[in-house]
Amino acid sequence: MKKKPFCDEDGLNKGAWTALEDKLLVSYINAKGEGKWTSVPKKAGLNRRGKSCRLRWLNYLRPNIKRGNFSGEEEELIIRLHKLLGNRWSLIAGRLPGRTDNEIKNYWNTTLSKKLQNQNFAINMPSNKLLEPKLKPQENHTSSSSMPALIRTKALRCTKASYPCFPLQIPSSADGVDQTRQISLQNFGDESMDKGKDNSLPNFDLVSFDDAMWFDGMEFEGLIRGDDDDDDDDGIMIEDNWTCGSLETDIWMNF
DNA sequence: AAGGTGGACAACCGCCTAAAG
DNA sequence: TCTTTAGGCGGTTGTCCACCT
Repeated sequence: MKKKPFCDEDGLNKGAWTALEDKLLVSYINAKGEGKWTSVPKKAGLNRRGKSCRLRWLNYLRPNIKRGNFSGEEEELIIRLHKLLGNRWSLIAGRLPGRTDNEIKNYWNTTLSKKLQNQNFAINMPSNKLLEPKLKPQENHTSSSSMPALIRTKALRCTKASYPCFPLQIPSSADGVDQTRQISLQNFGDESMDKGKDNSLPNFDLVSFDDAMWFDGMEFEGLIRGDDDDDDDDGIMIEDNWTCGSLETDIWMNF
């Protein structure tokens, strides 16, 4: 499955890495640390390009890389994140500890995209029961004419969230009765928002509330407020480390 | 058993951006 | 302010392997 090693026109090694090359690179980085990739090959005694060293380290040699099959939860998370972020693999990988963008990209291109092409895939997802809303948000939108995607997250105990300029509606009752609460939007002027001033980023509206919240029977106390510090400009993002693993509450949101 | 085909994935390529000079 | 360089990212390619005919 590996490319055979060979040399390019500059006499540098290309293709599959050998065990010796791996050992040299790991030894060097363990001793000197990451960075300065262009000088790494020379200093580490490798006949490779710096970019190649960087890729090898990031994708395969660095510690805590998780190998092997993707779990059902990981698969579902990738699908959700891809729906939000598109092909922004590095962002997606940032939310799957131990997984690399390259690995996720490959998995998506070879497996998940095909699964999703199957129109019944969603029905057959292991967590399908969770995808079926207990409480559906209101159908009407007051925002853009293009119908935004309905996003569900089961992450709770989040303290920050960011989302595009769409009305955000969150169920306000604990028992799933058909109620939604329109959260007032407000603009924040923090420094991360300043990035939007160059017009290359979509205009973000941000939400905040600080009263105790009930989501689907689970009491939530805290603050949800806007933050776009990681360019997640396609939808709401709930950071992993803001979630409480024991909570399995669903939040439905209309974008 | 041999050849063909497609899946899986490691690695490379080219573009973009930010930092440095 | 302009140019160069390094690093990061997504897209694509090349190769191996398993399965099918």
